[in-house]
Amino acid sequence: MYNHKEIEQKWQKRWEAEGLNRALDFDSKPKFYCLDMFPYPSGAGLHVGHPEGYTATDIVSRYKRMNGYNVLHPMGWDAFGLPAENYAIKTKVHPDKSTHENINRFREQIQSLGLSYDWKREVDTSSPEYYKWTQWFFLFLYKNGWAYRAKAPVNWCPSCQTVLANEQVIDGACDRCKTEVTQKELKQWFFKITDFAEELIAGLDKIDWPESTKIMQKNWIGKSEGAEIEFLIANCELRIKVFTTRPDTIFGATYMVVAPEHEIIEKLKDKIENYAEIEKYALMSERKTERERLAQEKEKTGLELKGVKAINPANNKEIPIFVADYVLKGYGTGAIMAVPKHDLRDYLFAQKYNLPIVEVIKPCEIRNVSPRLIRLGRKKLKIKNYHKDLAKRDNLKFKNNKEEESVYEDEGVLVNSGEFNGLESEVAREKITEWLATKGLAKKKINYKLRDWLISRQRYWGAPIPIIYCEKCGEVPVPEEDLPVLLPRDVDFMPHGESPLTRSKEFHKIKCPKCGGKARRESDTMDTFVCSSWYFFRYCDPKNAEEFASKKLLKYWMPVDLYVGGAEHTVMHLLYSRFFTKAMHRNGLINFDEPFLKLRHQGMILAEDGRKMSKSLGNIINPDEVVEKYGADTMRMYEMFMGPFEDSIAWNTKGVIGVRRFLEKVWRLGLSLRGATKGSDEARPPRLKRKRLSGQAISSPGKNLENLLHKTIKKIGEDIEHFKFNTAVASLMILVNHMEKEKFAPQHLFELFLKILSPFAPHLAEELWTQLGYKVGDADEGSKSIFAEKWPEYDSRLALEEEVDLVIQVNGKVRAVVQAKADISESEAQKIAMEQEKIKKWIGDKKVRKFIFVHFLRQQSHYLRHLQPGRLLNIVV
RNA sequence: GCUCCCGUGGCGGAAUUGGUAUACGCGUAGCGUUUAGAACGCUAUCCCCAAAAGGGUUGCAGGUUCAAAUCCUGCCGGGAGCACCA
Repeated sequence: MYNHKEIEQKWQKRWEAEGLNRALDFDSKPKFYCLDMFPYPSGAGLHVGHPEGYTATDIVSRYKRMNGYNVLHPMGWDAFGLPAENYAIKTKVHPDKSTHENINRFREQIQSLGLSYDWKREVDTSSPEYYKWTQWFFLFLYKNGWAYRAKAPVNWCPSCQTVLANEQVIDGACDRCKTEVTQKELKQWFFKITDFAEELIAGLDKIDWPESTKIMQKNWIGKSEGAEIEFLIANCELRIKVFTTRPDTIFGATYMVVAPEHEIIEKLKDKIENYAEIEKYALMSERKTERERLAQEKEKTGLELKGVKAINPANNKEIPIFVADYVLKGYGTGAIMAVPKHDLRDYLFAQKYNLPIVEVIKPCEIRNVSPRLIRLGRKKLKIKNYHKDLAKRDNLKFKNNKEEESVYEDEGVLVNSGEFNGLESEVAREKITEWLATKGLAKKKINYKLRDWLISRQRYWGAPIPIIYCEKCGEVPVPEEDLPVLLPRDVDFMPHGESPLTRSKEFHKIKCPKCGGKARRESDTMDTFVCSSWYFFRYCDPKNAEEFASKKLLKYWMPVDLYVGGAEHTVMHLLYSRFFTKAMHRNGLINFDEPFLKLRHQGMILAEDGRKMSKSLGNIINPDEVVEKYGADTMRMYEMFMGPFEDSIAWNTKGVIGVRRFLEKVWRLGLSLRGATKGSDEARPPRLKRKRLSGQAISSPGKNLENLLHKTIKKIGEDIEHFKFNTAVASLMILVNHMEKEKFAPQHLFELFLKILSPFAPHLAEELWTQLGYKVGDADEGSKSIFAEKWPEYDSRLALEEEVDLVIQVNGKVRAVVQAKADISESEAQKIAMEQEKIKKWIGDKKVRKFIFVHFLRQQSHYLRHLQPGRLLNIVV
């Protein structure tokens, strides 16, 4: 038994005292910036999920240091946020106090895991030294026209009493408290992220991120290409603009729909005969919550604007105009042309209100071609099987089975479209847009779903927005030299629909910095995501009082080489951080435009019952208890061993014990070596038994171990680079099992083993390293840590086996496995194969048609082959 | 509805540039060690058919190939994100 508590605490203190983990500014070694998503220091303390990502980056950091990199590996606190404030409302403890208590607890817990952070670079977003620069970033965006105040319908959480960003509304409810979100018209601050939509899409191509994350960001930005087309209103000067991705269907537009909030309604007030009714409808839909709207998705409601007609610019026919809440104010122009034959929603609406349905697209007919070509064609032209599609839809949604009355949403060939008949959709889109453009009624247009980022929050525990409203000058930015705008301490932070800051007189009532006149401060604070959109810059130069970070240090350290964190931040934090970086780059502040070159997500760790850990279920695993009972090295290694890094996996205490057993084994082996390094030849180990084969004896055990060690060195390096920590741990276990079986390991081999173990179980590796006397120099002048050692290089010749399994198949079925020299040639292999009794039996008197010979050695990365390289010969008869 | 991901022993998983399916760990059983237990060590362990030789097996059904967990098509099941986006 090894005393993990004693060993781990000893080394944690030593490493910190010796400054082993410091990142050195401007060091000549190549830099490596290895970053974790910094945690929100919640009152619940560290979750077992946190150390998974932290251990992974720690392994990479230690590995990179041993490979000669100058590593920046920092940690800090995303300290502003609602929970601290809500806690304060309940208990009257000031958020500043509770937050700092939480930070201290988090720091202690994180340090108990032996993670190699450079604690001299710690940041805390709630400290004035930090949020001074958050405010500076606000002013930076403001001065470039990328921060503006506007009245807009916004998401309002009645429970948190604050507005929310689009990204913080999940299923129509508040991301934090799950209360149903309502819509409110308010004047709020926005960041102009939409200005960067195109760059935010394009940049994804050049970064090493999980494909699914990239796709999600792309979907969120939601680019669609189409045209903006103007519809004239009959007997009137006014026009209605619509956005469509399908200008090719315009001849089938038999009516129009505008959103209930559309300004045209107000403008046409005098002409609309049923205005009162329309107004009532608009009011009703405004009151609906998101959820009510969603519930009614299938049931379309609407009203005709009586007394006015629009003119379809393609065929000059008069068509009715409706108001309906299935058209959204916020997307496109807030108005659509409805083509019921080729859009399901329009179709459902048209059926309900008996509107004409005109077919203008016919599916392409494909005859006399193989099914495979149709498949290919479908992919290319997006043509689905028309009839099958109809059958499906009809069964599900329509009573009416008549084909010509259902919907066809795909592309095809134009009909009923005047001079454009016969053209394919793709071509017709261009031609029709051009044609309408010559009449001044259309232009090409790209639309995005992405909205500008609403950052105002009517809450206390955040960075104040540095703006002053003067009675004379209006909106005045706080001069940079007056930053930070300090968060006043003595306020009542109970929410009341306005920021608690309005209750602080000294904060609120001030003089205008421009004219000295009467003025008041903006009383809202910023969304905490603003604070976390730039923290990775601060780590480069965390103490700088003149700048958020010096240009030189940014140039040295940025961009982040590896970023690890949960997948829940896919849209919000990662998109916002990219936006900040792109804004700074466009302004010339920095020389790169993507902040995170490589990104990996950790999976969720579930409770032992397979459910999410939660207080109410009482199934939470406390990391402190695991560290106390089994040790930090066990905890670290277990979390790496659980399964693939990005997968969600249930905790299993038995599995933890398994890892602990492994470390005990290493400890015993290490100690047994301490006194037994001399004359180890006498302790001749028993021969290794081949598990699966009865093949001949393999070369001497010592040699065998050396082979395996070099293969393992190679594999550990590759696995760390590829984030395959679970198989890395497995191969360490295999190696140790072999060492134990042979009952000895030459000291020089054990030394190499300790080095490749050290990133995973740093305390144990360091302790054995010193105990076995590898340390250089006096204890007084500081022992030489294993982490100052160079990562071992593997000998590629030793990593190869001399003898391998030759697998012999007959017609693809394994019939024999024999030992053979690794460099066996095809003809030799054939000869050996044909001599095998088993093979002879299987071939019988059938004629051999051909041999297929496969060299596994060409494909070394394959795990199984890596440990048991071989050859395969397939005999086809 | 749209977009994407995933289905391998009793369990977590390994193997996915097509080439010995089930590495490693857990669990289980037997044996050894021990006063006892714990711990440790050894052996066995995918399932089914078969006396054996063999045959079968990676959600299901097909296809391509000398060879498929891996590639293709369809279906079934599970998960994630977006969601009336024109």
